[in-house]
Amino acid sequence: MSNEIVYNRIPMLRAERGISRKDLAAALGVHYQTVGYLERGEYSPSLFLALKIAEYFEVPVEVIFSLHPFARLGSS
Amino acid sequence: MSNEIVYNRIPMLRAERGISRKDLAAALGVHYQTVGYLERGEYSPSLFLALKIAEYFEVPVEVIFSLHPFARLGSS
DNA sequence: CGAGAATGTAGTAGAAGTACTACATTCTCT
DNA sequence: AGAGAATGTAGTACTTCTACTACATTCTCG
Repeated sequence: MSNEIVYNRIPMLRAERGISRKDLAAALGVHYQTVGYLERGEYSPSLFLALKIAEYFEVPVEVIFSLHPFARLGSS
Repeated sequence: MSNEIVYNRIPMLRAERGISRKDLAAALGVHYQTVGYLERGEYSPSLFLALKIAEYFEVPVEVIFSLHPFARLGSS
């Protein structure tokens, strides 16, 4: 039962940094399609990868991943 | 490549609360042996389960899980 | 328009995580 | 000593995650 939904903010953080999936994937040491799968929510990362992502973006895991939907930032 | 080591403090937190693996497993909605595997480090949990564990213990994920070894609390 | 980069979709294959069962071992506690 | 709880070990089966390849689509910029 690890198939439950985990929401993530990877696209937002990546956009903030202005880096491509390919570059992020390279920095994380994973395949670039893996980042695509994560961003599209096709599955959630392993804990190992989640920790690496949080480490890369220099934020706590909870800032990127959550069991509950994130509040929208822009509501215009 | 999610086979890398993730250190965890589940045994310590569980001991602090004085609950058994069985009870923790029940609270998390997983098999009690799964908790055993995690505590023994046979594998690390999915992100989903890690978030549930952090939620259960009411601490950030980083308090329980880390890519790097935790400092020992008692060094006597 | 044309080229290259970024992203989306689809498929196979293998590694890792979880469930479950059964039994052994250790630990309390009376 | 004996009972019951907690924990460790072993094994099978299934799901999820990751790698990888290939190709389609969209975007950007000359």
